[in-house]
Amino acid sequence: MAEKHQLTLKDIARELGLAVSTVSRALKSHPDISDETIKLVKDYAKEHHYVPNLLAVNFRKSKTFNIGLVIPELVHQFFSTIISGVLQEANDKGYNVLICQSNEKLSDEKKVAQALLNSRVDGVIISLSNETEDYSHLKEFLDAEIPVVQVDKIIEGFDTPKVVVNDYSGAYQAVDYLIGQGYQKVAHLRGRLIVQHSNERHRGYAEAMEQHKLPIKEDYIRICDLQTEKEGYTYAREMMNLPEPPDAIFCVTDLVALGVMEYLREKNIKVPEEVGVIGFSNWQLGEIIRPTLSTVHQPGFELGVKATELLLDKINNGSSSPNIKVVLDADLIIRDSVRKL
Amino acid sequence: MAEKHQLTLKDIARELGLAVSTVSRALKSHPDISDETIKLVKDYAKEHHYVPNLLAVNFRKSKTFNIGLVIPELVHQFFSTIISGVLQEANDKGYNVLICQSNEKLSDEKKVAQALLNSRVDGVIISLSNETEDYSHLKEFLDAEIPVVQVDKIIEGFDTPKVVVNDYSGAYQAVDYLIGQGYQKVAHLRGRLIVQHSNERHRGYAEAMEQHKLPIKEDYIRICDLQTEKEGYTYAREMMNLPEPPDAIFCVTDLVALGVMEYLREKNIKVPEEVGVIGFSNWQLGEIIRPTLSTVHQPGFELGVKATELLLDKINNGSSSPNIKVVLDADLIIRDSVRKL
DNA sequence: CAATTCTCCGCAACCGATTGTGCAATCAGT
DNA sequence: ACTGATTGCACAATCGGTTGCGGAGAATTG
Repeated sequence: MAEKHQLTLKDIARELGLAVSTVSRALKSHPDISDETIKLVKDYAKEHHYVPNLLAVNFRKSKTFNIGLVIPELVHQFFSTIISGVLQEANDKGYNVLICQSNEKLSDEKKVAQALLNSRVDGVIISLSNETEDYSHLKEFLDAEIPVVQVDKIIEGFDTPKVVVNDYSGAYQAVDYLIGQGYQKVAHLRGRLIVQHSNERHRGYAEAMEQHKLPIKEDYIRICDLQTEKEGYTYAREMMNLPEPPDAIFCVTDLVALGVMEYLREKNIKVPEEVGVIGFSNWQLGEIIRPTLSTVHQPGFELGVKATELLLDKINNGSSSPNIKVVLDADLIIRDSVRKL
Repeated sequence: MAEKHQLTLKDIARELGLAVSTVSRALKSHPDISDETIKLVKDYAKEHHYVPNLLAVNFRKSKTFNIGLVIPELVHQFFSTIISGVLQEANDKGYNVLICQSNEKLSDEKKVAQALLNSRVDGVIISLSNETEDYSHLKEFLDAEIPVVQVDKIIEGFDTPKVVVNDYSGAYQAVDYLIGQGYQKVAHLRGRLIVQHSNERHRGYAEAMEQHKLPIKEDYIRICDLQTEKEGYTYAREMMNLPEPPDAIFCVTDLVALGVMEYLREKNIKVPEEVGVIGFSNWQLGEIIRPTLSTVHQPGFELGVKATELLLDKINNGSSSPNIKVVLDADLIIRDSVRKL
């Protein structure tokens, strides 16, 4: 079984009494080669299971058919969903994916970027770490004419194609829905001020409130630095102890929402009757807890697919393809944590 | 910035008036080359940022420095943790990882296996799909002298290094602990009969019971085909309605345990006072639900690291390294779903 | 029948690094 | 000073495809 020596063009040429170049062209159905010869070669190749040596082909063409994917964390629902999308589209088009984690650290991001550069990937898809504020380490890719596509966590000023989720509209939908269900005093546990996602979600919240002519009270807004369950719990307590507590809480993240629900259950405050809760991200846990958690679904898979499409387009069509920004919509998922009229 | 033409050995040789071979050897500090020349070349290389063309090197050496990783699902806590371990160890040793999903389908597994073969990876780590019962499609790797390491979901008969978790001891510890805390009537919601994990966990359960001279009643054992929350819920109801209901339930999976807890809460049966519950896998959700879920932790990360170590050893030392089987211990994690004495 | 055009295929360079072999110059030994 | 060993480097083949160019022979044309 074990072929000592992988079959090469040379072998076929010798066996068939042809030149190596003829065999090469025949396998590609080159017009210069007669149909008979093409058939002869192809049949022989098939019969003897010829597979071109990818290393040689890649070397010659200066292509690896590998694309790099840099993400903050691998063990993470959202990101692994993105990866899944990238994988599908890339494999479908004959590309392999080299995955690297930045662990949300700039230093690691730089390190893997170098590694990818050395690996001579044909292109890179990157979701920036939280620490990343400039893109000097990524410019090297463009200098080396390796296309880059940014996904989800991006830097606007870095001129590459981008794929992001519409946080604003997701948040707007959520709050708009809450109000539509009769909630009036909607609070928002938001994320950090310097994170774009957080700001966009806050903007969605604010504009929905405004649209319905509801006041935005300072007391109803808290910043979750870490976006943990604990923060949700703590801020829920603070808010519910206000003279005029909110009757709905829109959270920047499902985990925060979980903390909120935790507190409410402890205090025997009924969800959704007394207080409505909506999270963001559509984590698995939302379907598992009781009451099930309403949330905003971010299309991670589609994000990955789209980013890959853009990248492959760049790779194959070069500078002729413009650096567009694709914004995918987030979907509101209604479950039991909000009243149904 | 953009170097039109990447610097090559030839360029350096021309510039320095040396032969290409001398430059090549100098960069590797070959003993045949004088220290002066070595310094000269290395300095020049450093100054002009010479990086060897990986494609050429790989082609020459017939190595890709890529390893393939085939797993059933990417969006999955346990598997993504394994990936994380593989990634860390591989990157650390200068290897890239090509990740492929089998989606738990044999057909997909065959497809990606072919793709990896064509990509000429240096080795493969695989966790088999649920549908995989023979390994004919994997033998091709060995025929092509590409080392394979099996991880977690394995076929014993397929002669490769293997890395698995000790399901038996994990289960034994769990049940032993339950009994130690005073539970006597321990039930087990197990997985399918043809799945090795399930059988091992069941064996751990059975032996722990036996060890403590407790009877194993048929009524206390149910098979969860899908290992869903719903099954947990259903079987918990069945069991709690027995004339003599169990006072503890050991579940094949956290998700099943969740369904059990769900039912118990509905019926107002106190956990852990009246019934103790332990799951398996240590999913995130276990820390999130109330009471928090005791479980058995499978060291996914270490699994990935170890598998990669074995693979790289195979790759670099060939057949001189034997096909050992590494069994990693699972740790019992005690949380609030069992009584604490 | 000679001139021209087509068909079909072989020759050889090439991509960039690696490596076996050979040769000139230096050095030690008697 | 002559032989033999050692040092330091260059030459050239090689890995397996790809591709520009050129040429022999058949077919077409005037």
